[in-house]
Amino acid sequence: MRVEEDSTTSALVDELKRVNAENKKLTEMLTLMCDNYNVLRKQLMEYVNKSNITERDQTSPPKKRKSPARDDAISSAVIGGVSESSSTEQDDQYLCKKQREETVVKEKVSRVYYKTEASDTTLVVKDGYQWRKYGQKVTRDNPSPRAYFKCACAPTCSVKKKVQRSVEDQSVLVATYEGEHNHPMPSQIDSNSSLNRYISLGGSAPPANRTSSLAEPTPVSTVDLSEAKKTTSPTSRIDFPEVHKLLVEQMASSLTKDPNFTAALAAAVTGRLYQQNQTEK
DNA sequence: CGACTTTGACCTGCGC
DNA sequence: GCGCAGGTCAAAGTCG
Repeated sequence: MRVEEDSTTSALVDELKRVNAENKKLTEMLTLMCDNYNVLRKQLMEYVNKSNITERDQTSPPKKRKSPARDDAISSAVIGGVSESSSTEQDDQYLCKKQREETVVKEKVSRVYYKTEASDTTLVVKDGYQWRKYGQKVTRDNPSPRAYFKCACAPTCSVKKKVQRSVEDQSVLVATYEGEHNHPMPSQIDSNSSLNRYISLGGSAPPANRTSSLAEPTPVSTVDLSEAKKTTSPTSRIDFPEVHKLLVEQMASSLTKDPNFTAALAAAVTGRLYQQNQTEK
């Protein structure tokens, strides 16, 4: 009886060890997938930036910090359905010499367009993050007020957002993001659906003239590469291991939520177990 | 009562 | 140096 119990225990221990090894293997595979994913995103970001630089070269440089000519280029991007995202490499030409000398760390700037009801006067954009409004101004080039937001998700996060209605289409909200979030998106923790929804790349964007019947604003021609830069940078992976860990967890959760994946995994595990049992006998 | 929003004042950069 | 315009601050107001 005791011998039987001992053999069962040792078998269980062996099984546990094997499962641990399997788990380790799967984790490694997942890490590899993450790396491949990051490489692909980086390539995409480089491609988008390249196309934006060639686009910018055709426009005359503005004399002021913000010029209408620059906004026109953005507006045409909405109509054309082309995503707009710019790094400070382009923005540097708008900064003064003094600023350029001081600004060693380049800030990331991206623009996101949201389709809303024209009657909706609020400048609130539900993009998954929590924002604290700290100011509102009426600018010269646009009669509608511009709202200024700071990221309220984390006290250390210095990301800022400007939201203003488009001059051409009052139903389109233009959100300008400055900087990078040093924390995960709050809604991403619960579900990755918001990620798919707000970080949509180009073609899948809904038509610009669509009359939204939704309560929430609909993103139009959306690209937010702040996440991409965060995950692609090798230094950021060192600086923010928890972010990388979270990304892995998110991917793992999305995979486990996939019934096909879990079924395939279960089949593989049981297959391996069956194989091992057969070889042991 | 705390968190959030509003809004006038203030700061800063740029052009003239 | 001055004025303009964009951006930020912070006290007061509002809301749950």
